[in-house]
Amino acid sequence: MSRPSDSTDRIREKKKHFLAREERIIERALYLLIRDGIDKVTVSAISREAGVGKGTIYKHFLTKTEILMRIVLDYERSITENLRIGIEATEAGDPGAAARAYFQARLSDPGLDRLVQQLEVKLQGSEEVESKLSELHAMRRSNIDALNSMIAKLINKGILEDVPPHYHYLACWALAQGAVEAYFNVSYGADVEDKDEFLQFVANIGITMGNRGQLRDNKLF
Amino acid sequence: MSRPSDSTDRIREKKKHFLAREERIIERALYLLIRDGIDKVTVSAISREAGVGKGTIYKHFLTKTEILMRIVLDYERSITENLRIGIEATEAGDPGAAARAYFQARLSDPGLDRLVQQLEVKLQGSEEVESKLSELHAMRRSNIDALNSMIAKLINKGILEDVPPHYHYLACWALAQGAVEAYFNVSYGADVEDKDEFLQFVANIGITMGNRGQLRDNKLF
Amino acid sequence: MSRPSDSTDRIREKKKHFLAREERIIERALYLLIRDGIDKVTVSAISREAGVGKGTIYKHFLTKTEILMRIVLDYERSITENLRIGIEATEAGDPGAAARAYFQARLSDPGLDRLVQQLEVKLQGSEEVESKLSELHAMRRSNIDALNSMIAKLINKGILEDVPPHYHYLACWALAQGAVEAYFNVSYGADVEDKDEFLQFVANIGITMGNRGQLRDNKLF
Amino acid sequence: MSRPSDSTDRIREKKKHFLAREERIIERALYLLIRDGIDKVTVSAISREAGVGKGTIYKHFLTKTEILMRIVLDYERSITENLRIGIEATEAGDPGAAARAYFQARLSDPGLDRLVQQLEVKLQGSEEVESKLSELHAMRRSNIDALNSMIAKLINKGILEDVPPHYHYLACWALAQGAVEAYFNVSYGADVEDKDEFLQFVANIGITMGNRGQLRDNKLF
DNA sequence: TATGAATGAGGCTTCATTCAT
DNA sequence: AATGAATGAAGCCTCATTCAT
Repeated sequence: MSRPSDSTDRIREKKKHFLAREERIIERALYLLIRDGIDKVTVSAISREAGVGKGTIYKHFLTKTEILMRIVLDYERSITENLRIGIEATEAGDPGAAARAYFQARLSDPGLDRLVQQLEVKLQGSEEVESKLSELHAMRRSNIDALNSMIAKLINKGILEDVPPHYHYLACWALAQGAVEAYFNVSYGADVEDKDEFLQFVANIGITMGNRGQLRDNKLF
Repeated sequence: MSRPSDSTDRIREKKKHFLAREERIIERALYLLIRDGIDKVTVSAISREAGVGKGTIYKHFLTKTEILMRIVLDYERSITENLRIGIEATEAGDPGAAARAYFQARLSDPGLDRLVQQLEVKLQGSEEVESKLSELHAMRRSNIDALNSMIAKLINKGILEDVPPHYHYLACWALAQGAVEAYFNVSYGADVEDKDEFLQFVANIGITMGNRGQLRDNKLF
Repeated sequence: MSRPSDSTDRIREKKKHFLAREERIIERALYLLIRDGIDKVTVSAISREAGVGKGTIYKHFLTKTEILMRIVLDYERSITENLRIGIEATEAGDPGAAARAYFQARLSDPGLDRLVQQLEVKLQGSEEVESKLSELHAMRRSNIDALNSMIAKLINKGILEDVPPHYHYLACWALAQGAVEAYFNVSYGADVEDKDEFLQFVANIGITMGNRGQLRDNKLF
Repeated sequence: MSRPSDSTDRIREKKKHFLAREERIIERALYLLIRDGIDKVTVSAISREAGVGKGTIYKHFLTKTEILMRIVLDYERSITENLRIGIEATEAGDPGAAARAYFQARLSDPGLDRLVQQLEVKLQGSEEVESKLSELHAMRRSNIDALNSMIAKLINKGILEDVPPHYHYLACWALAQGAVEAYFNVSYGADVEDKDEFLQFVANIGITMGNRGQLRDNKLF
């Protein structure tokens, strides 16, 4: 007979395998979504690409929407984590750190960022992932609180313009959002040869906009 | 016997009625698209909302995609016209006019602007409206040419920073794009009470970003 | 005031014009049906090709099916007339005349003949033209009676094989039917360079099959 | 642990079941097509008749047209196989064997034969089954080659009339084609009581037409 | 009287989801 | 536990026919 730890190990092993497969599904879904566009990717295609059966997908996710939601959440978590570190650095005395971290995080993989933008639009109001959407919004509210507090201090120090604090981070968000789309826009993006240089330019604007002039020429990447 | 102009009048009358109906279809489609989201709007729903039969829709548009394309083109034309006037004013000596006109045009109906953003993503690469897409891109290239020329002059005059000219208009485009999304984003937009004031803030950033400091405090609206 | 004959003339004139237009509709429909195939021809297309409004078509024909039925009937009448003359000639002493006349009539415009074959299949069992179908069948029964009587005599004279009389004309019908299809069949027709010579060959078989050898080498065309 | 052959067996089992279902769909489609006519049969009706969901149909066939094409190809293969055997018998010294086999094959199920005739007309030029149509034509070209060679020998031996070889098989094809239609023609077929006897009569004509008199009275069925 | 814009039933097809093996 | 065949709701589009002008 086997020691009790044997079956425990077995279970742990299985769980690991299960999670690894879930990651793989997400990762292949991501690949297809970025490559083919949201509307073109079917559950069948994902299962084929991930090398698992279609039924298996539904062992991991209740609906297709959940897969998409998961991608959005994963991404938001990553952004949040980067932002958190940036905010800490700002609190520790480097005023531009938060903005820098934020743009860095969002512009380093523009394709993914854009996909998530689109997914979020699609998922808005989807009742079947209501709770996940709440989670997303909660995460953001938490970011917002930290940002508001941080920005208030910077305004107090006279570093940032004295407008409602959320104007500052919303403007950053908007600029990042738009930069990513510009990056991929067929009409406008065509003649941008060094796209990454453009993103750098935008990031610089983002980092310095709203402040009173002292913070120019931060290198982002 | 009837005057020759009689039948001509009749035909003209009919044409007018036909075009009016086409406008109505577009207008009701627009309403639904903004209200329910692109994916939720069916041709049936549009016909119901417009108070016409499903078949009638297809007398006016070859496919559903053409309806969407039409919305995008109409909007782009309107933006282009506003921009053109702004560029003329800039050439006539008011440096911020073009940017102001552009932001004014795009931010005055953020719901529509956002819809068109989404539609453009959806239509990208759609073969059935290839020619219409070309038309769109041609319109933009023409805008781009005018902008490049205008911006080059402003750089020469030392008003704008000396970076590749397209950086300037791309940054504007990106900021407008992002501002509109921020406006509607459930997480971030929630606590913006005076949303229009926020758009004004963003527009000001847009108008002044990239220039060397002289042009602050342009009122947009 | 006008003489009474005036309005009568007017009416007669109108009737003539009406009938002429009806002929035109049929003729253009025929053109399209042969050119594009039965399934591809819409009422719209016919009205366009005939240069009349769609509504006008429905002044002449109750349904689209009636147009098709009319084509079938017109054609059958023409065949019947030719056959009648042929039968008379046979009765007058030229044994092969009827068969010759029949093949001549059917093979002289194979495209039309084939179209009518297909139309008849399509119309079979169509309730909306039941009475017209009855008319068609009555016409044929009349032909059949004449043929049976004629063939019986030829059998009596020892010219035709002594099988049930209808075997003879059915075989002719079948051969004509099949020859027309062979004429157009993509696979088999391809390497028939002189198609009309082939039809002549078939006609000769038709004229002589079932008889006891005396009637070879009738020229058909 | 299971033997390796276990899963292999399972897969084989499934494949068999899948193919059996495909056969069933074809068979029920055939039933409806013959019963109701090509134009009246919808994919919905087929799925209902076959006792499967509409979606299942599309697991087996890419489009409705492919179902029809499949029926045509299956039939053509069967005819070809019969003809091949007949040709071999002819080469082995029985001159009428090929014609006999051909008529036998085509006239033994006239309803099916007629359906396939009609289907072929409908499918002609259909781009979505272009490759399948090529296959069909290739099959026929191969038959034609064999027939030409066979007929040339029979002409050399003085058994068949010395006309271009394809006249012989085209005439056979035409006669079979027409006989089948005669069989079903409402007007002409009505008073044929023993239809099969009629087919026998036609077959005899087919087998002997074009030859020089030696081969009468071949029993077909 | 002639017209053609309007209609909507009905056809084909897709794909998220289920469930028997 | 994993699979993928089966399902059918729902979407897009066509075209014969009607009817107001």
